[in-house]
Amino acid sequence: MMPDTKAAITARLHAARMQVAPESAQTPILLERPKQAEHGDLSCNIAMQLAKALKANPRQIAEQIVAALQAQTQWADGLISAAEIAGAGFINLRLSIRTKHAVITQVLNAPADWGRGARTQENIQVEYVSANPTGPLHIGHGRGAAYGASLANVLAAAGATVTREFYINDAGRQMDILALSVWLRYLEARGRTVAFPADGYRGAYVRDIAVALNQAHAAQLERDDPRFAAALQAAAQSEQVADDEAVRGDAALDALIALARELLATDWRVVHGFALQAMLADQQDDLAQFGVTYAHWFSEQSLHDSGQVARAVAQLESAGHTYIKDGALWFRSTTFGDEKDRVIRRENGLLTYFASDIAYHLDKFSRGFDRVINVWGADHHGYIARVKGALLACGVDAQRLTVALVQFAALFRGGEKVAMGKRSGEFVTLRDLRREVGDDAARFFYVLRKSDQHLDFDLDLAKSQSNDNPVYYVQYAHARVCSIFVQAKRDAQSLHSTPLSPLEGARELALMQRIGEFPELIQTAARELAPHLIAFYLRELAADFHAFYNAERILVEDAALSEARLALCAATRYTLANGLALLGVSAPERM
RNA sequence: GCGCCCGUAGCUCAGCUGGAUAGAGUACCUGGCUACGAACCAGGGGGUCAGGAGUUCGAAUCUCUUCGGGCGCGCCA
Repeated sequence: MMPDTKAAITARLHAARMQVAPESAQTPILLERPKQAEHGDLSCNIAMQLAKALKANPRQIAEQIVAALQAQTQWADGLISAAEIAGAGFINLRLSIRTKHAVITQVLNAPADWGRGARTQENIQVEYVSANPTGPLHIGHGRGAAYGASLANVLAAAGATVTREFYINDAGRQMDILALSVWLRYLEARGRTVAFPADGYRGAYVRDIAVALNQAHAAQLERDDPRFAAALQAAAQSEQVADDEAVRGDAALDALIALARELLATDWRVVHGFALQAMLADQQDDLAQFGVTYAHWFSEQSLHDSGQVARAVAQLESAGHTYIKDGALWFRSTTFGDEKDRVIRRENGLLTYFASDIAYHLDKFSRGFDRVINVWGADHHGYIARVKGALLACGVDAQRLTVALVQFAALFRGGEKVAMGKRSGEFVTLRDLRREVGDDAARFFYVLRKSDQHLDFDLDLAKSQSNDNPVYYVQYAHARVCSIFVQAKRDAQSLHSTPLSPLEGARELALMQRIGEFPELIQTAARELAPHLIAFYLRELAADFHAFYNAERILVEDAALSEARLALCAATRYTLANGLALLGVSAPERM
């Protein structure tokens, strides 16, 4: 249903209701599409909503509303062809065929804009993926990338101004661990024997970076120091531990990092920067090939360099929301609904990741966004309260921040769950997945389920039966339409003034109705932050087209009928293409 | 233990601010190409919406509770 059509009908129902029950003006008029086709094109439950307040039989109320509706002067304009009362008191409306045809004309008059909402004043930032630059992106990041990019597209199509951003965690301890790991592999590449720390990054990509580092700097980064071997032994022997013993394992690694920084002096920045740039380039390349792009790549380190982190901490301190305990500086986040207070400056004087995240979010809102959406992995849900608390403490309305949690993607191979761990290097990368199932299939597959639903990614199925992926079903519909126009030697854009009256078959009407739902669907998907609705819609649209295609021949002798059907095909094509574009999936003309 | 998310067909999942007979894909069964692309279509079987209670004209949807699963609960990020 085109939004303006629906709005017009809603207004008429409202007017009719005001005649019957003027005191019920507050009860909203809701129109929905019935599941059963015999229930008409639109259904309204207002009579049942009013039954209790009016102390009357809902069917009687419905009869009065319908009578008032039919008495309206606009009734004669033919927008609605019938109004019936059914069931417990539903008012079922049938649209005139001319109303249904109007949607085709609307699509063909402005194909590129079809589905897009009117521009709103809303300025939204969407931040997604923001993976640590300490390893290649894995399939969990892929889900965040597909979801975030599609969501940003949907929000923009709904009318908002959208800015896409990636936050680079280039300042923390994890990055130091990567730099250390690269340096150790570099030493190995230069023929030294090193005991590798238990918690270092062990992936093969670390060796690749180290080899490149060796080629670029040769012996420049080698160091000799008796303390180094001892520290290395200590870190290597501190086994990977969990929970309460984690701190002890951390200490050995931190000592090793500190020593490496001391020995390398200014060359530490060389190693660190080299590793960072290598990983960043890898991630950027990976995402770009996946069709996931950004307006900004925002560096965490830049917040430290500019003094914003220090200022954010000072702001919290001066507002009286901090205290010192055990030598650390704590933010009293419990005041703002968090379950416990949080450290923002450690006993050793270093600021926590949370401290820079406060500065980052303050920076976001200082840039004038009305709304900020963070796409996070579901394991970060416990982090939301403290960030919102910090915003509140700094006088920012935390309602303007929405965190969209994306559940994990669990990987299955041979019917068994694949263990994933960055440190061990045992994980399937996004790059591997893309190569094996293709970018289109991966993008579509990722958004084919609700974001808060766990995703069981069956690798064998995705690889061996990729032809069964629903993306091909939708793309095939698009290719089929294109093929018709090649056959007809016609241009889809030449049909915008074609008379549509010959279109009256059930399949044709169903397809038109589906096409007409597209604009409202985009609004819903934007409101619910649910790009999966687009994917499901496209499958249904493709199904309606395939059904129509199999039932009716398009290129027939009757020129008027043929032209009208071509116009319907053209509208289908543009809707498919625009929908696929929202998901970052290509719309091939041939397959 | 506390908090968040989830539980719908054999499997993977939809179900919009509560609506009429709970849907799709897949798998299984039966049909359809001398017709614009069969990567398609038409039809069939398959359900205690995890269990229970409540709210109301009406509950898969909202509330409470039990059971089951995932994640989080560090001066890591």
